[in-house]
Amino acid sequence: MPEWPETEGINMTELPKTYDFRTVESRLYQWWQENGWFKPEAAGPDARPFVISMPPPNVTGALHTGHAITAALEDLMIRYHRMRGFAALWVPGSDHAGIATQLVVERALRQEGTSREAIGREDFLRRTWAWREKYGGRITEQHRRLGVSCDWERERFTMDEGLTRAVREAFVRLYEMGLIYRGEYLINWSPGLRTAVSDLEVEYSEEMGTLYYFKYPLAGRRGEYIPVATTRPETILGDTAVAVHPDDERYRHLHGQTCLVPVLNRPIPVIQDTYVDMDFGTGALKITPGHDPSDFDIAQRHGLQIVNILNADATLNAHAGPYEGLDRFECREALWADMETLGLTIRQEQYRMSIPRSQRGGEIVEPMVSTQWFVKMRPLAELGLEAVRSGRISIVPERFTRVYYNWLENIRDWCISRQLWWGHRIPVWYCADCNAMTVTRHDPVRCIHCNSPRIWQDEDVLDTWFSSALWPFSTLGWPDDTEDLHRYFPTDVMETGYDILFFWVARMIMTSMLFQNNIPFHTVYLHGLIRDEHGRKISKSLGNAIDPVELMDQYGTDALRFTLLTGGTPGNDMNLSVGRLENSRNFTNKLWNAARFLIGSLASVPIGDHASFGLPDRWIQSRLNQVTRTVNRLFANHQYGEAGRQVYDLFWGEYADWFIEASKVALAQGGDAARGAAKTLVLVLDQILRLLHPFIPFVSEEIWQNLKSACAGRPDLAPAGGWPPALIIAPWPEQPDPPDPRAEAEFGLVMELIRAIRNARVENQVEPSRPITALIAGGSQTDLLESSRAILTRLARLEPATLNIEPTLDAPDRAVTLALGDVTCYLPLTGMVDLASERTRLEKELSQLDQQISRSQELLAGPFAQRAPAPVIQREREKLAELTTARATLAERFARL
RNA sequence: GGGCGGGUAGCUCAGUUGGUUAGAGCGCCUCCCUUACAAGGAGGAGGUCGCAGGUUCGAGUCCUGUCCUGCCCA
Repeated sequence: MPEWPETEGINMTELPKTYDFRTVESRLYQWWQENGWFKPEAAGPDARPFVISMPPPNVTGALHTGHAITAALEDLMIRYHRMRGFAALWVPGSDHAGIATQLVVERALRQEGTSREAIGREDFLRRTWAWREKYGGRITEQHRRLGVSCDWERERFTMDEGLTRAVREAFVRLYEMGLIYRGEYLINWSPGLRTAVSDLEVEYSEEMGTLYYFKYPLAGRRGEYIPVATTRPETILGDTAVAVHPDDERYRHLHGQTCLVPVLNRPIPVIQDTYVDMDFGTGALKITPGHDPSDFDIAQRHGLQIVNILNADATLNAHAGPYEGLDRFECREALWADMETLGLTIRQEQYRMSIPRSQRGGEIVEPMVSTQWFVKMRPLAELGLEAVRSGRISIVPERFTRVYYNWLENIRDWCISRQLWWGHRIPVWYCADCNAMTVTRHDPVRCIHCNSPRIWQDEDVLDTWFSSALWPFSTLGWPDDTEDLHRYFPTDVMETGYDILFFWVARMIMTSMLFQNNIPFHTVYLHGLIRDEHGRKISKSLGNAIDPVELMDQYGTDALRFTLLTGGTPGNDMNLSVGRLENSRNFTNKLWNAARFLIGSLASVPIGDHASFGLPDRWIQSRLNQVTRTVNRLFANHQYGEAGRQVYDLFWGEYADWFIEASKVALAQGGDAARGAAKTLVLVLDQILRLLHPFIPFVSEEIWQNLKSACAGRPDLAPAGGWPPALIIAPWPEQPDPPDPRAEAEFGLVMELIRAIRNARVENQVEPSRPITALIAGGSQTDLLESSRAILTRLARLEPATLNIEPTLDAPDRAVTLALGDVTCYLPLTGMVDLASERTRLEKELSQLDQQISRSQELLAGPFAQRAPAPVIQREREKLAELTTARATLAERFARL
């Protein structure tokens, strides 16, 4: 049996007063891992698998709160299933992050005064791999601190040999199926990065711009022109037509005419197309197919020429004539100035428009015609839709299902080629002799069409998401037919942020349906974004970054996890507040101290075969059972936050506040009663720790191990089935006994009475340490209260000698009166009760009771009594009876004062 | 333009089959270093659950409309 690694120098019986996560976390993490508990094999060969593929973080990245919530949720699911006996497999890994990584290495090169172009592709790749070896592990190290119980021996990287083969296989198959094609289309071009990016990588922002009105001169008609408006005058240089609406009376006479591109004087036709909005601008539209998506479509319809006026860095190319070499924005000004001179300008107006900006860096992206590789998405989208529509995959929260459908139903082809060096190079070779393409799984030396050796490989690499789209099966060994693939695929849950539903989740589903003919996972669980305390999006420019590593340093991993896991609701953004972190830290400390109390108390309870259980024991056991049932129901519905809050309340509000305090009575009593209390203390804490382990793995394991050690050699205190080696693999509380309503009602009354007495003490300013006399007319509850005498005495600080509990008794003259149903408690606070203030208090109490009574009476007199379900009516009647009894008691009392 | 969230205590948030006096943490007030815990304990103040209708015996919860706010898609 693996021995739990206790910190040196700390004696178990003298646990420190506060929980110190610093001495615990890395020690336990290492211990768990060394024992192989992160591996699915720990569950044995017959165990049902439960599998999650971890969303691979970028190798260049640093841990942020998004990783933290992802890790916390997935680890929770994994630990929960592991405890339930599943072969829990969580596959970790990282993503090569094409652009991000390339930029990092390029920056380094720049600092050395060189560049990737200068050192060449091969050297550049060598450098990048070296960088990855050296720094790529940083994020996984940070990840470990979160307590992620993933199988590190199955860790993968998107550019591993195996995953690279997966990418190659996927590309070739798609190509062979006709789902990948190369062509010249309009794509989004990032001038800063000098590569194409996909539609998803462009964000549109509403900004103030200028709408420029100008004259499109008509060829051969001096002075005649068509007024046109544009937001990007420089694109005039790439115009290949002017379009008007066929129904537009203003321009009907111009059909078939020719215009001249300003400055360039290139002739272009006037065409008609119903796409033109007659009410926008001047009603005439300049057509720039090389740099506008809808113009590109129009050009296709009309067979127009397509001109690209930009270089890769967004300077103007030779098509721009005199403007060649200028930057796009310089050109805009220069051209406009020249047009002004030529008398071609009309006016400018401020205009609110949508600017396409790069998701990375925010530079303005240029729509540009370019030869790229694309994936034909329609057939894949059908597969993706079917997987969810059929119910084989469900998305949690459910509302994201519609978002998913909507995207797939309107999908456009995916531009997958990137003009980068770092990534999976496109497996296509071109032949210098026959011009044909060779697309193969293995690098060819000759053209497969003409056998020519004069071939060269496509320069571009694939979009990083192309490889992550294969993640759930490529990490398990595909395209090889591996044992892991058989045993662990399909996986179970894909847990990630809703912001990458399209980028990643949808694409994984499509590729899996295509290549595996199977779903990649049956459940998609989407979490929200973490924001700062006041709901602002976390951004570098705002300076409100939250570093999870810092938070873990300060409050401990468990505190961070508990806060993230219980601080919000599924699918909704969460504002992370320091107050909650502190509270979570305090919670771990509270657990720690409860354990300290237990461990300290057990020693004085002699070992024995017999134990007797009192009302508090039955009560807390019932509460535990009740909460366990609720937690299981909530887990089944992915309501993890609410589940955590329930256990928090059970532990703090019931176990610590009431049960521990009540158990002190039984412990002091000794004998069977003490043994019963000790047993309940241990068993309930054991169960609570099990329920909490997926949320706060470190502190729960540490406490549990301490508890276990304290119970060593005490079979009388062991849980059913004995103590497992570790909490991480301890059985989950699946089937709790039914709750005990009677115990809950009875102890409920005791608690209510104690609260009332405490309240009266404070109101009458009794010193906290001073015991007082109480006279209790217990009515039907007399036996119950009599048997709880010691607890009442202790928790309400009553004087044991003078505590009198009788079915009925005469009210003393000067005393505070408390009425709870047919239980009346008198507190003759000698010399302390001010009659006048007691009258006032009773008056207030009576009027409140009157209000409640009349409301209840009205309710029961009305249609409620006919229509409401019987148990609800019954409850209302009982309540009214209690209120009435209490009122009578207090009224009588008031009359006699 | 279409769609989806959120609007509950001063602040951050819970409240999932509608059940009748709406909860927590932080903050605030009073008291307490009582032998697990001051990162704690006891007690308290504080909310017409955005607004207006409707359904219902009963609405924070369901329906309709509306305002504010955030996000996604086009």
